Amino acid sequence: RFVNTGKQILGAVPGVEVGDEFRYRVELNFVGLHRQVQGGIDYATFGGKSLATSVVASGGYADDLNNLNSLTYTGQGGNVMNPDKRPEHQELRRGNLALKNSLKAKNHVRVICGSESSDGRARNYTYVGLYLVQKYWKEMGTHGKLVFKFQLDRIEGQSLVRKK
Amino acid sequence: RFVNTGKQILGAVPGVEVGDEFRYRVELNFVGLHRQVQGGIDYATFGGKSLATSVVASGGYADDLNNLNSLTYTGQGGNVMNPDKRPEHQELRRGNLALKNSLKAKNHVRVICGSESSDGRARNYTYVGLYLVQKYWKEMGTHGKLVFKFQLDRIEGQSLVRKK
DNA sequence: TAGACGTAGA
DNA sequence: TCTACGTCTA
Repeated sequence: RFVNTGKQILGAVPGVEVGDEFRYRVELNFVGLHRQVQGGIDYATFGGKSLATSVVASGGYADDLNNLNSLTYTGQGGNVMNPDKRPEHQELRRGNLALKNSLKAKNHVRVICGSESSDGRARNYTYVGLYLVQKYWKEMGTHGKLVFKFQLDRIEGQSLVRKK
Repeated sequence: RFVNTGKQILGAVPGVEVGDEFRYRVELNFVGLHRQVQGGIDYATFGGKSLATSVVASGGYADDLNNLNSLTYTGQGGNVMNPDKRPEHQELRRGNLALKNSLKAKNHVRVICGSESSDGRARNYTYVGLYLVQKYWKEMGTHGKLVFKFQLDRIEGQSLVRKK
């Protein structure tokens, strides 16, 4: 199996097929699918521009996966998932900025979906294929702070065979 | 290789030899050496009594490894490693209580040493063998709060062959 | 040095 | 639900 060399890949990763499943976020890093171990948005600089390379939708956030063909992804920052800190407006930087840039650049973004077994144990991550950022907007979160939303649409023609 | 069944083992773990090295804390969990993914002290209840089964000395704390034959291990709790929270006195519960009980019970405690490469990347964990809790005491930490210390002495006759 | 959709067990 | 000697990249 291909092993991550530390360098970022834009688009499909050699040796990884749509439908491949993983147990740990670190494994996504190993194979080069998604290098951030906790961060939901991975990105890198290509030609001087920060572009999103992959996102992980694990569930925790609101309004994520409508159906496999269209994903509404919540931006990062603003302490959305950190109840110990005061909520703040999200800003257009880091992963959010990269996703915005990817909208214009029209580059392929890998999407990984996390899911939990019914008993809440045994999470796993499925690589569901390549997407394009279709649009983005800001909206008011339930906590009264601005949150970024990104709509990613799946590129057609990618067969997803769930592996057991 | 033996895989952790979820049940705790007291003493040597089948299939794991002194000198075996691991890359991630989760791997220690896999093989049943140390189930806590972050916690330094692993323990379980045996015959109604909480006993320590293993400790991981990764460095972060003060005064850990004098030499391979004797380890002074700092107790857990008191927010010692959490600068975001107020320091407090450590208490004789959880892992600290288990180590105290293991002093009286004289049970084998597995010891894993974490080390870092000189550049700070690539940490790894080495299983260095079985130890016995020799004594414990409380002392005042630099932050003015009580900290537990446990002296663990290595059981003789365990050859440690560093594997490359 | 800080931020991030982490993990397992008590 | 909370604690814990985590782990990676920017």
